[in-house]
Amino acid sequence: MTVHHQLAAVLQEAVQAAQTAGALPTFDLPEITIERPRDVAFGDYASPTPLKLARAARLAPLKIAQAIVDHLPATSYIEEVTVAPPGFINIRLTEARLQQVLVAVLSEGVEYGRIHLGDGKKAQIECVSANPTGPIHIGRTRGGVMGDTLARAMRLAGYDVVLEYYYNDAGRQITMLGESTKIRYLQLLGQPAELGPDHYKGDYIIDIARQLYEAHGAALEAEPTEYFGSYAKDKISQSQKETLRRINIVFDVYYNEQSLYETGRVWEALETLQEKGYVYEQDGAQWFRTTEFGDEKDRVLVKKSGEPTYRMPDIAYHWDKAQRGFDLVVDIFGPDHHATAPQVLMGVQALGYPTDFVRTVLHQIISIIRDGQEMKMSTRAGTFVALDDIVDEVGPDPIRYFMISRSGNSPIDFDLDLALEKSDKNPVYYIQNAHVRCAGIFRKWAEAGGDPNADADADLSLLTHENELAFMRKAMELSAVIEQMTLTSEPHHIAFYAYDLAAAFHPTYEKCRVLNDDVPEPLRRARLHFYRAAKQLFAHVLNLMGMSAPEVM
RNA sequence: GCGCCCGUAGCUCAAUGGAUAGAGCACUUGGCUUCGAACCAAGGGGUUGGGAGUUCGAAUCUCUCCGGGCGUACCA
Repeated sequence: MTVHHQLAAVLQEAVQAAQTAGALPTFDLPEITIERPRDVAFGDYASPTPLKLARAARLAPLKIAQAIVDHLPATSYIEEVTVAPPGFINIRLTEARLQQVLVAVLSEGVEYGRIHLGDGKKAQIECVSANPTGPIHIGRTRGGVMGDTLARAMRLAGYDVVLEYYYNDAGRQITMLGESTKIRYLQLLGQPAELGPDHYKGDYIIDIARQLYEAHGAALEAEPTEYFGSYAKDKISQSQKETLRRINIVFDVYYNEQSLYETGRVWEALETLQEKGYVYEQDGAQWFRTTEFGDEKDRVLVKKSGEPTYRMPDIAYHWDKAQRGFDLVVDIFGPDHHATAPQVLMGVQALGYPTDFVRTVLHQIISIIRDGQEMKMSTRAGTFVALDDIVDEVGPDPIRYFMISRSGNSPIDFDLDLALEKSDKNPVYYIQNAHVRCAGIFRKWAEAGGDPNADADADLSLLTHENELAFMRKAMELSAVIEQMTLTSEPHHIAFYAYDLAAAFHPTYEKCRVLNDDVPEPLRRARLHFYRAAKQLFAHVLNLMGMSAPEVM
């Protein structure tokens, strides 16, 4: 149980005790909120609950607060409880309780911060979902990092999470891909073939064509475009997976759109919508009555050519998600899907399913800044920035960090020069350096012939420096951060937490030395334990962000 | 035009409806004979775009106006 919930339970008990004793009138108890006070001078935790109760109790908030405090049950871990205007209850924990967090961090390891919000629940997170027609570009990367980071947090929150990638390996796009590849292949054979306006112009197509040429020479000349499309699709899909793995994203499921056709799900969905009266024909196309769900106009499901629009399989896919029994589905979409996401849910609703199990997380655009200049990106013009190139340039860690360094609602300018900068301007190094500094202590200790287990039975009650205590308070917050990420589906909180944790660490490192001669032996052993826990916690938090925890930099 | 997002310190951004709105960068000043100065300490900086409303309490919720970003296909 987290400290938050522990304290909330204690306060609830106190309110009820006060009511029983007649110190407070009877009323329905709202949820008790526990928060971190603005200023540590107030205490470690605070509750504005008396303010919320004022109306129901028809008493002054300060009187309510005092009544609650008067009826608090005895606990071993609360040092002091005070009442502060306009009606706060401030709680200070004992130093022993704070020090205990170091023990928890070390004994629980990668389990530290676990909560049980999602125990027994299945969740799916869909992100990236780029089609296998070209390399992963940086725009898609943001959703991928958000999704993967969220998956890590939600797993620690107890959810059984499936990280899923949906891709279209059928239809016109693959036809175009096949034609593009074949044209490039024929060009390698010296034949007069030219790309049309709808073909893919990227150099990666030439590379694929060259592979075919080197393996088969001119023998493929008579093969249909399907052959080339299928080959290119597999190659590109494979390289997309490898690219994502470079930034520590590995999907559990690659769900292909083609399977929705093969199983007949797409047409089944269409027929069901038709049966329910949500479809009509006009101008040779099949229209979905989305206006019945508040859309500004109806949308086409099947073009007059007989081909479904992307909307149709999207609806069938989400129909499938509904039937797969997820308690929660998180769809992470970039700005290009802002308009279409609601239409998919209208489809799910029309098919007779609730839509509240789906949470759509939208994020804004990302721009790449190099030499102070924005690199303009356009998928259509083929001028995109490939994730692979950025990984080559700055490595995975800055990418992981900067992609979640802002709320999804905020556009990101990803400054390549800053990402590489090894200075105090770069938060990535600020955080990782905390781990490095811890590692340095133990390296130095070992070099000096120190006992590796010197801190095994250390007396943690010696750790009373204000900076040490501040770090412990921050360390205690991890579970609250995991909870917040899970409840809001906002991954950026961990990035801010990691930074705050480092900001609590560095002053401690400056002031609370370990190996200096003037540090008494018992304190040295306690501090070794402190830094052992700090090192473990930074490794854990960095791992939750999919980043490395270097021993040296 | 319509829809979504945003507007908070000079800049980039935080802030479950709660206390004196916080960080980083930039700027000023100071700090290494021992664990990484890729760090620390101190300082100035704000009518949270304007206005109205709801509330004991609003950066946060509602309305309105102003300003910016993105999207508005029988593309995905």
